[in-house]
Amino acid sequence: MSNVYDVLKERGYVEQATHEEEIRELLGKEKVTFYIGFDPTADSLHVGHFIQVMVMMHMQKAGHKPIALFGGGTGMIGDPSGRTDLRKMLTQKQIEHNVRSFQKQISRFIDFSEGKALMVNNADWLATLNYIEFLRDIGKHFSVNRMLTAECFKTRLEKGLSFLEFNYMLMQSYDFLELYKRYNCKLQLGGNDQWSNIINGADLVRRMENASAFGLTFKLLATSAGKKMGKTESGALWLDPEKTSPYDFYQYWRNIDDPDVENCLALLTFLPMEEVKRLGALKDEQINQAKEVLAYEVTKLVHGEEEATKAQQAAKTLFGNFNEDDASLPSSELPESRFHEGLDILALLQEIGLISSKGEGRRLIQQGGIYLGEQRIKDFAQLVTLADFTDNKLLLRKGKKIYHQIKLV
RNA sequence: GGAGGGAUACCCGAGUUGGCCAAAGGGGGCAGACUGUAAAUCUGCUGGCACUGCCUUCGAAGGUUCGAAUCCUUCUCCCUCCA
Repeated sequence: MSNVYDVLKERGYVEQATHEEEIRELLGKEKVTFYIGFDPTADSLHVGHFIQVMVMMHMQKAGHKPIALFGGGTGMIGDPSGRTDLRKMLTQKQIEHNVRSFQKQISRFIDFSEGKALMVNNADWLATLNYIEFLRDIGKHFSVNRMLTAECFKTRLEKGLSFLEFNYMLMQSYDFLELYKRYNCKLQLGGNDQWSNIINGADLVRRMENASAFGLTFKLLATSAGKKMGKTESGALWLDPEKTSPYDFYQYWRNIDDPDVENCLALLTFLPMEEVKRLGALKDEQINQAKEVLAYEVTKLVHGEEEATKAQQAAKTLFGNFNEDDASLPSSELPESRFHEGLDILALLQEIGLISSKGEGRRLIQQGGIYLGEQRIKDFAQLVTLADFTDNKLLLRKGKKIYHQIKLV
């Protein structure tokens, strides 16, 4: 009996709405076609996108029809929102490749069968636009004066903004219009950084079609301290297991700051809110339980139950008793012969990718950050020999949390 | 098109009377201590290597010089103002 709007609100997704009451009413009374746009800036979705996908899933569950719009066209321009510099220009080829990756990933979360949801690419209509026509039909509705006051251009007005990027807003607004015309799409959702783009799109539909169109934005994933979340040392937290392993993905959530646990549970899992609140209220050491649940649930959603279980097992054995070695740890297989004479520890660490240079390795060892099994290494000239192996296996550790297993073959 | 300003390591940002600069400071990151596989805090590290030395690096390419991030030339990109 619940209205999705209330659900989204309760779980803390909603940030701004163009017409709060009307949207709520609309979602309560009819099946609404809505869209969320994804610009193909990389070859995998990341957690930031995942929030949007979660919203899509909630909406689809509630009977509404999602359109996943891929920015094959807008990706050629680059959204300046909230950025301090020009995006790296991508080639058409890269963009197409990225779009395909996105499509593949998103079909795991949204049911696209039997027209329950759509995937579209705005290159379909943007790529063939006629400039003069576009300016006359669409451009005339945009006031530069007003655009200049938009929040999304603010930082860029200080640092510089090219006409190319300035156009982005028109493109995205036009997308909304096009989707309205093609699919009767009445609602655009997006991250809060998209607010300016979204209100202008809704506005354009209203003006040109004399129809009602709405926009709704969601909180960006951020820590309670306001910092962007979902970043790791290697960049974003990717949904592609090749780019961020399920184990690392799991560990990211397992190690989230205490104050962020409840928020993440609400946003990134489908656990009932009572449960979310109960877990979020746990204190001190207890809250580790909540983190485990969070990590498991999110990993399950993204990588499936099997991977989630493996990641959890791996984490538990490592941080519990370790010794277990059947877990899905990063591992390498090396021929036994290489250890007959003893293998230089630095070379070994570098080969398996635990360090990127020997200098880094020396530093780590000097500071006590490298372990062979449970033994801390003190000398960076140490040789690893067969004597260090147990059952043809050896567990290397960097710092507290990063493991790598060597198997002899 | 004209005039001026700028491009420094992952990011921001000092350094530009030529040597003492592998390059201040901050952020981020990594490691250590403390903990709860958290946060906060404190400490150390943060170009590469055959590491008391050598090599590569200060937008790109040349040049001047015993010696250049620093001076000159050309080029690329960015910003500001004028039109």
